[in-house]
Amino acid sequence: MTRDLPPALAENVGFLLSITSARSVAMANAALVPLGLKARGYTALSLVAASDGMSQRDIAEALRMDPSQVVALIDTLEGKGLVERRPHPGDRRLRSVVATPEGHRVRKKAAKVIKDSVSALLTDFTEEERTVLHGMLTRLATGRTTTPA
Amino acid sequence: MTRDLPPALAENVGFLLSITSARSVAMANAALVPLGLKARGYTALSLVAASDGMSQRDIAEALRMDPSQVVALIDTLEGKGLVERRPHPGDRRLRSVVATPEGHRVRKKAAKVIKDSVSALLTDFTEEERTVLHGMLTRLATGRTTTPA
DNA sequence: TATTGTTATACTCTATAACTATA
DNA sequence: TATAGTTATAGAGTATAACAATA
Repeated sequence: MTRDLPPALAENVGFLLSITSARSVAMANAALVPLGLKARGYTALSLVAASDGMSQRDIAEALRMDPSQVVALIDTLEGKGLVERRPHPGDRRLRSVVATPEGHRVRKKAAKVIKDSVSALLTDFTEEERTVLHGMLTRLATGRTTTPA
Repeated sequence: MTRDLPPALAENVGFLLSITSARSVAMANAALVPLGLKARGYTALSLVAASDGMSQRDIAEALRMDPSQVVALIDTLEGKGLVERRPHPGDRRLRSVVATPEGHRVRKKAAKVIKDSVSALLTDFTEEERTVLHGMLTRLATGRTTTPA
């Protein structure tokens, strides 16, 4: 998958970011097909699995999504038996979303699949280059000037 | 615009790419509002303006879009008087898309606006860091192992 | 036969407003 | 009155199939 860039686009950082992101999502989605997940679902699952219960509002903020989109996303994961909505003790407005045991198992398998997918995207990037890229993307994603200590 | 990343997402390169790209597009779109353009339209305009006429198929391939999407995109630019569809001499199946004088003027203004927008995205990246990032994104966007000489 | 441009269609993603139940 | 979840809806973006004109 190598394609030339027209000179008029080669300097366009925004365009490069867009198609790189699209490529990354497409590769991740393809890799996750056997597990019945897509990139967004994997991200949400890994987020929830690392917590001891998250409100959908917190999920929305972490994933940079509108709360209304989170409903369908969690519906899908819940339909696959990967997460559960539980009543929140103390505030009955909240739903505490937690990963099921099956959700933890699938997340672990998916993490390996995604690791390989990223490896394929970063083919022939050295370890140092990967670290540099990761640091830069972290700064860009958070809008933070410097990586916090 | 600084927001923390949950630890579960901080290592997710694909997620970082996605939200960085979304941020970049949002910033570019906002900056282009006064010119009546969006990021995609600017990219297409700059591509066409750098050529002496492109078929819509060539535009689709350069922009990584489906040819059917290019129709609406060029319709929009043509409606604003920024590009023209001309018959292609020699092959009557082709439409040669070229930038109008007004298209060239708008493209020039837009390029400045986009330059500032990218500058805002890359706030406090050094010149060297910008060069490194650009080189990495070029490799990732084209799927090419090394930057061609 | 194959290709360009085009239309139609559908599916995903995203964004907004409004409703309900709780607080 | 304010907030969490939800629903409905509409707008982008993307992908596929099919058709007319032309090669």
